Amino acid sequence: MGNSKLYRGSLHTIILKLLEEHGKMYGYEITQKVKEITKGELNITEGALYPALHKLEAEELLDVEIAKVENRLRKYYKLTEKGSIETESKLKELEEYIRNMHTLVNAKWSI
Amino acid sequence: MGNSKLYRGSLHTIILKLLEEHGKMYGYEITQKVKEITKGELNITEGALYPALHKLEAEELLDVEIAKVENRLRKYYKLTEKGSIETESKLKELEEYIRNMHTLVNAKWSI
DNA sequence: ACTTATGCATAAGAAGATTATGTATTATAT
DNA sequence: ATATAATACATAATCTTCTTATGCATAAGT
Repeated sequence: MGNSKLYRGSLHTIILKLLEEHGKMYGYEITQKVKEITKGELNITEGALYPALHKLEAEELLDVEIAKVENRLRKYYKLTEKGSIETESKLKELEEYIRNMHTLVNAKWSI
Repeated sequence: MGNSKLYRGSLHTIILKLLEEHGKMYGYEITQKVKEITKGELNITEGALYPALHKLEAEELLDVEIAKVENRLRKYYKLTEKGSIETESKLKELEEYIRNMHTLVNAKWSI
């Protein structure tokens, strides 16, 4: 992923949340959406993304549906019910992480 | 470190910032301080901490000073000038990471 | 024609953690 | 008195997650 090591560990959270918001997405679309939202600051590499999607699918957090669009293969992913629950859990974890880090570094800024 | 995988990648930032604030600290003290600040939510393991301190020292971001207190060994670490600069850089990275994640997950909460 | 964009995938290696283990002294609880 | 917890360091084996490199294939732009 990105440049900063801080992103390590947050890819699953990002994927789950994007799928929660957009219903269904395919891998390449996720990379583009992330690039767009972060204005190019975070680029998810394929070597990180695809294994992550496969893992989430294996954990039954995602369902996959194959489609052929303009003679090109797409694998659309969407949250399972289990995946929706996990998403909420991951978001709470993220919030706690951010609050803790904010306190730890005694940050002056807020979001 | 802690329970959440999100902390992966943030240990160096935590160490550097704590040293910036407290002048000098020894390893065990860092683990206790982090536990205290996060009310037990983040526990830095020794297997993560000591290699991290050694690495930061090898990168000349930290200076070390050995002391014997009550017949027990302590290794006090403090920031070098290079370490102070790196600390500011790491804090900016953290801020950017948090802003990006906040946007990505379309979070309703703020800090 | 060549490069970029779209779209998937995997394998080798690095990095940063966990878990387990080791040493040693001091304080506390039973 | 004696076992356990706390203090204080360290490292080795293993795991996870990422980067980097590579591979295949089609479509679009230059």
